[in-house]
Amino acid sequence: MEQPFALIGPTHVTAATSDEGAAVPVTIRDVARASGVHISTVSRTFSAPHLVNPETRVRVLACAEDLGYRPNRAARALITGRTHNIGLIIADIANPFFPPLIKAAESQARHRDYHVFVADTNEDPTAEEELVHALAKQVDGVLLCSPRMSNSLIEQLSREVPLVVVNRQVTGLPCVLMDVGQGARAAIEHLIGLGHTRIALLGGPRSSWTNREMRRAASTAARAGGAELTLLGPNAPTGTGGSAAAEQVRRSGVSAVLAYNDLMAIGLIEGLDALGVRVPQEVSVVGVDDIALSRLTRPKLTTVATPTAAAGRTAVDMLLQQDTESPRGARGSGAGAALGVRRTTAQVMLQTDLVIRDSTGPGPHARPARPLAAPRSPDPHCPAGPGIPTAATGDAVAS
Amino acid sequence: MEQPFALIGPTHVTAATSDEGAAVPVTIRDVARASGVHISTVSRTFSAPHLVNPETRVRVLACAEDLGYRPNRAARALITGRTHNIGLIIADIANPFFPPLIKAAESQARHRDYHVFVADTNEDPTAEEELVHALAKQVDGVLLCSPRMSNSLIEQLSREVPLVVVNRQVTGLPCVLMDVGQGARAAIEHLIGLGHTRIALLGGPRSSWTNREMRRAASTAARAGGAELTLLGPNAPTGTGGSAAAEQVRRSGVSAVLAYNDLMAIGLIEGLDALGVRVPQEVSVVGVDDIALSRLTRPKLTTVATPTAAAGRTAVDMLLQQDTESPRGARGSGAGAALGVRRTTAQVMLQTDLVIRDSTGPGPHARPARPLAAPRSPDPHCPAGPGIPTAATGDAVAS
DNA sequence: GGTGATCCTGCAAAGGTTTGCAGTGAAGTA
DNA sequence: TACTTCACTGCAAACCTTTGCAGGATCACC
Repeated sequence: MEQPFALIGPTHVTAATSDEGAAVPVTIRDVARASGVHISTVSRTFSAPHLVNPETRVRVLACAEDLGYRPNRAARALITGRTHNIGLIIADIANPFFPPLIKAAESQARHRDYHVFVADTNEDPTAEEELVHALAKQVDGVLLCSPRMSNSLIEQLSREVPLVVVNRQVTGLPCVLMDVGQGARAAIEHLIGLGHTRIALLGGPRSSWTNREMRRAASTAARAGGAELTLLGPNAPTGTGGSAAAEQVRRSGVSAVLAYNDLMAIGLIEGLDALGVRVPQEVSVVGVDDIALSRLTRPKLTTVATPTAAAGRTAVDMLLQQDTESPRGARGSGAGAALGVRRTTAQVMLQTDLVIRDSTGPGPHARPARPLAAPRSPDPHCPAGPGIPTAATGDAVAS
Repeated sequence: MEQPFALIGPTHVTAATSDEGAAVPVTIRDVARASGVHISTVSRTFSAPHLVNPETRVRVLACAEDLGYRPNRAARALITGRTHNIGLIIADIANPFFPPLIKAAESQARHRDYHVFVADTNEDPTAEEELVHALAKQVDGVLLCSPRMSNSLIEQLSREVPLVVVNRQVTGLPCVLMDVGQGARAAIEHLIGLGHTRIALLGGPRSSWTNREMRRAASTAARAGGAELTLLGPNAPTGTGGSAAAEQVRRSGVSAVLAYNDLMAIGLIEGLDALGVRVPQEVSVVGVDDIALSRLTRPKLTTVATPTAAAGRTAVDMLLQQDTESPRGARGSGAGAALGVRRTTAQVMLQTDLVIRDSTGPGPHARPARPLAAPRSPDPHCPAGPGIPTAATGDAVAS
């Protein structure tokens, strides 16, 4: 990767050397000495307070506080088998879809006293696998967010470390899904309602579960509404991917486009603009995700909002719940844990929500008076009013 | 935090229980048994290969590969004192300024075989402190990104765990700074060159180093160019913060605004638009950061590009270099390390770069013919042309 | 006073790895 | 042959915690 910025040699403003009081690692032993008890008592003060005399407890706690003692989680992990860490494997941190998810997951995890490793795979399935291996021993579980590797590999890896999968359905594993199928359907119906009869689906990465779901739902909805659906792609799920597809979209002769995600949608609008095609006057565009920027662009983007933060929270909850059920590799590692830990797996589908803004408008066959589908609902995310989200119907999908 | 999405009860599509081959933690001992050597030999095979007979080595490696052995980093950390983890403490992951930094830092760290904890503080200084403490024992060092806590507290914490600070200058500590002062100057000069004489600086968080630097540099540049600078703020560094300030900006009667960051700039443009004020025709707006979206909005944002990715990489490098110099808390923890580890600290200033796009235009006092300052340079980030960044001059600032 | 129960605390092993030290055998040197 | 050197390997302690077990003290009760 080349350096994108003029960087006239990092300027060393200062390069000093300084003494410093070297980190004094204070252990359970120091606390024990200070408070005149055995280390096991100190240990119990933290991990099983009810087993120690209240007086002793306060004394120990005081000493600990005093010395600034913090239990060494690595040492603890070594014996308990639980690290109190989780891993978050992300296809692309720079994709604005993920940060809210990461933020929510991290927050939820920390609430439960877990720390979070974050790793970026650059959309590379090989990196995903390698990362699961690398993290396995260091975490109690891993969140796989929009993985690009095969289902069978995921299943296999789940034998090494508990996994929760986001944005992908893997039978036998806990999954958090967003109902993009329903969202795509709502979007297509919205477009048909506006009078569009030739619609394109601007596809994303081939190995994406979301991509497949969208295609399926959009096809069905288009057929049901008597519209013609053109499939374009696969494309990179980025702004560049979207703008690169502009020419293709224009040539296809459609009057409306449902893009794989907001980034592509915004890029597409940009690209169309460069070609002199106006949105929404000549072409309507719908995105997916409702990233923060989609309400800052002009025109503001009509999009299928996905509950990213909720997904992050839910996934962490599922991971941690499953984690509390079956402690892994604990004391009697040789014997008891040998075979057949029974684990319950749930799959959760979260609702999506079509948010109608300014990037969609009447199509060439619009009937002047009453729009057919989804009445234009106010943007629920704008401070203007409380706003009632377009009620998403349909609550479950077939497995 | 309330649930922002209609979520008609997470639908459990599946809730099955399944047997599974419990994770079999394979240790150095298993490898030793399999390959008929002592565990210490296996250990050396991984941590000091040159000390073991090539034949033995291949045999051990084969067995390890076979059994799927991975060294347990926690156990290793316990004895070596190095975890091979680093911590990344971020003010707000959802702020699009940070993801590229995180991505770059993580990538750089992983290249060097380090894993990365990411934690979000929600712009809360207390959370920052608590996180440093919590992570201290689990990492070899921490990157503090745009910290909101006091310098003295940072210095104090740095005695607990090696710290590298991004976007803040702390004497005696390694820092990675972006020359926003220079950027602000360039922005102001650009605006003055366009004929603006009444300019506002839309400030960000009070405790932000960047904020102070910008104010200082902008003031100086405005004075030098004979323009009047109005200081507005502090504001939340978000889109909402920006749009909320629109009214204030209009009342202030300025014809140009330099915002604390792109998010605020975009929000401001949005807010001004709502008030019927057109950008750049009536008011010019400049942002800072050059987040990915600033070239997708309309008008495309003129902004001071900050080398976020480079900052992430550099910071990790500095942390890891310092880390290799002084192993902490190793074997003889009682004796040798007792006092006065000498550590060299460098502070690096990275260049920023004014990118002129469409949100700035001629001011009320524009001289028709030749613009005074910075000739309009093509956007270096658009695929259109190779583009030469506005050469940023000035290579160092006073400490 | 004896018995048992209850509460608290100490002992020591265990978890997976690294590493200083010592031991082995072979090769090199005198 | 005797001695040194060298390359390799094994032994065991150490890192910091947790936790089953057992011992000691206190108390209630018969």
